[in-house]
Amino acid sequence: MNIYDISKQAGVSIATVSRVLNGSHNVKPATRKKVMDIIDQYGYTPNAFARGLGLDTMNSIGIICADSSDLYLAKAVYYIEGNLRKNGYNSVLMCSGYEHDSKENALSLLINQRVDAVIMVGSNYIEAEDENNRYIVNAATQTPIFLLNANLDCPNVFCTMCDDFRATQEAALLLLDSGITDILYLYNSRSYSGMQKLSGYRSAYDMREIPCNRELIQFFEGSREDIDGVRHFLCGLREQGLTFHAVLASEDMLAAGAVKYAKINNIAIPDELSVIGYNNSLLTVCSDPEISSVDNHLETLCSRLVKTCIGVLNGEEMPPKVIYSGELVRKATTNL
Amino acid sequence: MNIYDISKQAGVSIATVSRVLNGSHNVKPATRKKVMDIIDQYGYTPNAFARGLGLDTMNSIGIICADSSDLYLAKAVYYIEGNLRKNGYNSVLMCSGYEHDSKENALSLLINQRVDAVIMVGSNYIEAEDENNRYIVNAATQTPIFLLNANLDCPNVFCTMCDDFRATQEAALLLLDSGITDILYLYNSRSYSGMQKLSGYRSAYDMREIPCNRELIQFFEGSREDIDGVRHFLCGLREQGLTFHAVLASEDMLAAGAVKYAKINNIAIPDELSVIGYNNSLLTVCSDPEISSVDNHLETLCSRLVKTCIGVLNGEEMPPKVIYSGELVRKATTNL
DNA sequence: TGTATTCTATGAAAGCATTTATGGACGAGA
DNA sequence: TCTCGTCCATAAATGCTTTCATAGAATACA
Repeated sequence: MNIYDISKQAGVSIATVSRVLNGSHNVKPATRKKVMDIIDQYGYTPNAFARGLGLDTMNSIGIICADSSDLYLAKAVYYIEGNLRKNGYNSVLMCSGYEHDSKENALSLLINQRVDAVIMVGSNYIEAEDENNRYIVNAATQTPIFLLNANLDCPNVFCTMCDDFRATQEAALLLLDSGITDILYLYNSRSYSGMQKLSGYRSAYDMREIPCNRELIQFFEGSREDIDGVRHFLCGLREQGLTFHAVLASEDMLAAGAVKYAKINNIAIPDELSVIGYNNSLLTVCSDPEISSVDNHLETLCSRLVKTCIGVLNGEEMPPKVIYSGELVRKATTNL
Repeated sequence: MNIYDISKQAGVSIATVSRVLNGSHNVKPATRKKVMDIIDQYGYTPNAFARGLGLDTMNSIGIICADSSDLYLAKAVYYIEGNLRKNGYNSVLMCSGYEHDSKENALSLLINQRVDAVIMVGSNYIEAEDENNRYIVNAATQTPIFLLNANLDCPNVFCTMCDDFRATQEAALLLLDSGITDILYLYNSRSYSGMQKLSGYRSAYDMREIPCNRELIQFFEGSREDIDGVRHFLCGLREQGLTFHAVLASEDMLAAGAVKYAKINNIAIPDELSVIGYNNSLLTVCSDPEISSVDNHLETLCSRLVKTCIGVLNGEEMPPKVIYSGELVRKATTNL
């Protein structure tokens, strides 16, 4: 059953059927009804591929997510997909992993699929000049690209992010001002926002003119699910003689590890050790005590990102960067 | 740049270009090289929509996920997407919520998009006769449908699931045999697997010929992220005088709530209260003590589901039901 | 060696199901 | 009668796959 069959049944041309289908105004109500009746009767729906060919779009948008099983990124995908669908777009998801190669691969697959835009989530872009980001700069010449929590200065690339620098800085300042000067900074990603957070931490020390021990900045290599690994890691640091009275983590999962570390070593939280996580996820509530964590308003970020995306696709002028602020949600692992 | 341009440049017909592109054997090596060179030179890629129109497929598969921000379902989506992509298929994701209406809606959107198949995750189908499932039975006449952890007896619908009945039964038997006869069964979903788990719990009591107090079966209405809500809920039950020395939960998040409940009431785990969760997710490790939980091998389930899907699409005969078994992973909330 | 037969490589053309540009018919108002 | 606007049909364009037909090469056989 195609548009010809319908046109024949209705005694009109296929152009008229198309006009009815697409809500054109230049069609007499009586004709419209006649055609609609036939369409309903036969349960006809236009062929999406033919439509795509004619219009050069199938209203679908690619989402490249480094790891959609990650709590934070999964939520991002969830919000983005919902907003896109509300605007009539389909989401083609690819979970790429964190490596540049596989992202490049996913990107070219999506562009060959002729998606209208690509949204990237869980990125690690720092500068356009970075050779690693070349592929995205190139891709953007064909298809607009939207980054969540990343920053890339490049035409046709739009970034929506949280000011992780400031949020982390504020958290660190609160700790410093409460008298804790040995804050362990624990991170597990060298993504753009990862580096922003680290800078925020450092700048807090600078602002208060307190020297910051380099040993207090620690990168955790393990898996993003290995809470016990984090605990071991911290135990190791302690055995090496490193002392710290707070842990500021770039992710809740690291903070959860810190809480377990404290328990196993009988360190009182928050009196002997303060812990601050990031993302304010379910893990902060699951832990005991519940973890203070920076909330960066993911839902707002995603909804704004999609708004930008839709705007661009509609030919509107859109700001290349949108920055929101995050804030510390105080729970039981801090005395702030 | 289309196939005509390429054929002109290479001095062959478009049929030959198409044959080269699709790896047909009937083309002379020299011709193939000539064409490939031109293709490389101009960086030509075939138009996916036209290809879709010709082949009546764009190699994409719809995934309807009730809630991709749920820890378990997000992982399912992750595994499924990865396996699909390995087989050359794209994934079109829709997060539908748990209501039948919105699932029906998502399904019809995907079918209009002309996906080759639909995979549904986080379902709640019990019987084909159930009026609520009518839409899926109908949809299956057009497009094969694959369900994860659900059961629907219907042509063109294929189910891959864990034997949640047996896994829960075994967990309950272990508790009963260790002398705990007042096991609180806590669940938050009336999905197929939710009901299977409940039956498993009941059957364990039957097998040991121990009467099962109806009050011990409790449904938690709240959000899937509201661990504190679960804690309150359990506190309420306790205040009403209900006693129980174990909690068997249909999801880790409920078990995490149980752990928090025990702590706040100074109930020793596992000596005074055993807790068993389901899914063996990150939450079991984040909690303190770590929660014993049933692992239902999600990765295996997903990879098998995709294998079935690909088989069906290749016209192979595939079993309509595949059932795996789950098993209890013992951690610190049980003495088993 | 010549004829018949098969195989290989290729081109021409017919789909596939839409949208859209162009223009014609018709009626109304000036 | 001329002009304009409304409604609709015709035909072209979109870019690919695939079937069918065929020229020429290779093989078989007498």
